[in-house]
Amino acid sequence: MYDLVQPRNRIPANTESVDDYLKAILELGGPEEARVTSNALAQHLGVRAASVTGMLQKLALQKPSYVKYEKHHGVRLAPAGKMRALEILRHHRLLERYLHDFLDYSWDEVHDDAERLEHFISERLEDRIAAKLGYPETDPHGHLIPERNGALPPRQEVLLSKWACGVPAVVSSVSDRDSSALREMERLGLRPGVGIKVEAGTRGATVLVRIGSGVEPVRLSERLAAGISVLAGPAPAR
Amino acid sequence: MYDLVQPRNRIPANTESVDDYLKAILELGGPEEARVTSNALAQHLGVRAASVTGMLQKLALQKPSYVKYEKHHGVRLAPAGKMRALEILRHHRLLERYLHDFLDYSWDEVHDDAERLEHFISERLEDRIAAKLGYPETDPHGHLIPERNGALPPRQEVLLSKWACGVPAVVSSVSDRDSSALREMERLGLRPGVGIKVEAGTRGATVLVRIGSGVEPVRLSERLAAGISVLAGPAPAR
DNA sequence: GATCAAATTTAGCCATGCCTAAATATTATG
DNA sequence: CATAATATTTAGGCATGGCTAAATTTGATC
Ligand SMILES: [Mn+2]
Ligand SMILES: [Mn+2]
Ligand SMILES: [Mn+2]
Ligand SMILES: [Mn+2]
Repeated sequence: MYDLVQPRNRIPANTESVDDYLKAILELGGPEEARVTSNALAQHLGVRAASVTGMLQKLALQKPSYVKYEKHHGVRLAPAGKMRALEILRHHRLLERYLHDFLDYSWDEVHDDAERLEHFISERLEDRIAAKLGYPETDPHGHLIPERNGALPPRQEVLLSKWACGVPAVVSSVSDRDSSALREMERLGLRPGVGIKVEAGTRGATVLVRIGSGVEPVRLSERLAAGISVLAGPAPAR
Repeated sequence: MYDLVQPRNRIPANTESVDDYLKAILELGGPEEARVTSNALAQHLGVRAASVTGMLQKLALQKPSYVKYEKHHGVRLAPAGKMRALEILRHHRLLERYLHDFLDYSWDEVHDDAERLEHFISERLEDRIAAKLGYPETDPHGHLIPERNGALPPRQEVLLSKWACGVPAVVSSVSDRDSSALREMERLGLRPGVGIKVEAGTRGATVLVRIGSGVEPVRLSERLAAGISVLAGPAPAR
């Protein structure tokens, strides 16, 4: 009985679960790559904390370790894990842009399909998609697409809720996780690149903003505002 | 503790494995939907026969039974299983056509990527792809694409090795599983739609054929010939 | 119809990843 | 600093889908 080929276990490649954990650690750790707690991961992944612990222990073992894990103190990505997470993130954002630009998906439809397919596209498909798109820099929500080598230029984005009144800003990106929020933003003309100014008039966590060349300021619900990030920018055109 | 959402088990949908078994039964059963043996499945799927038995027993139980399974006598698809198998086959062939026509894949490159993605595309993506392609009838290898409702027109294809000498035929489809064979066929101008005539001169299982308007007959290896199916057709143009 | 080889199934394991319940560690508070 | 609340880990299971080795069944042959 010779060394049987096992098409299924063919390469000790990553499972969908492993990829999802790595990507979640990348996202939750933020640009500072802070430690991420088991609870945060559990919530983000829709899984119980006990399951997270189990997975983190496995990821920490691996031949080239994927994460640095200290019991009771959260995880960070190790270099190999960060590489892989960025690769998946690149898949996700390229797919979103492709579905949007070439297959008539609206920006609130792209996320779910990209979320699944990101785990299964080959290097070849990744490259062909990137080529067709002309090597784009951002996805339909304004998120930067990591380069093939994992490079991801940092950006000084700030949540809209943290932006000062009266200072002109430009929408840099919006969260892609809530499609009804995306449809609402679409309706309001709130998309990446649009100028925006926060007006005085905070009520709770809602924000009063003037969008683009809009005459009337609009009050954004907390949910909506929470999904918007901005950069310093010119005042809305008059 | 309320009814927790489990994003992973979200729908008791099919696993990749289940889909692969159903598709394999469809393919191995042929147009007559003959019973398929455990061994044949094991070989086709790259899995041990014991594993096949286990899976068949599970598929036979299922709420809407996927297969009719008689111990020691092979399986056939039950209606629900046939539906699902055709759905996956549709995905596969649409993907092959799309990768070929829109993403610059050569016909020997499409199979592997389609084989993986077929399990993960949404109804929405399936529809958008079909629309972009203009609702095509065949994939790049000449295989018919099942319709959305599972309809798959029968076709009187015959293996080239079974075709009579001298009777003009047209290549209807070629196997997509062996990419080096596909490159060879490409080189010879052997593609669906091309006229072909078998010449006298059988040697072993090789076949001597005149392709299209070719002057010199070509001898096809057994491996190559085994992947070609033909229909009755006009003589090659002179 | 007995016998034997090949095909198939059963039995018993293993790895993944998830879950609940029960420890245990950390952190915040008085 | 002791204690309580919170976070995290451990322990013990379950389902899926593989595998090997050991039955068992089938079907062909004499
Ligand atoms: Mn995912
Ligand atoms: Mn996005
Ligand atoms: Mn497959
Ligand atoms: Mn094909």
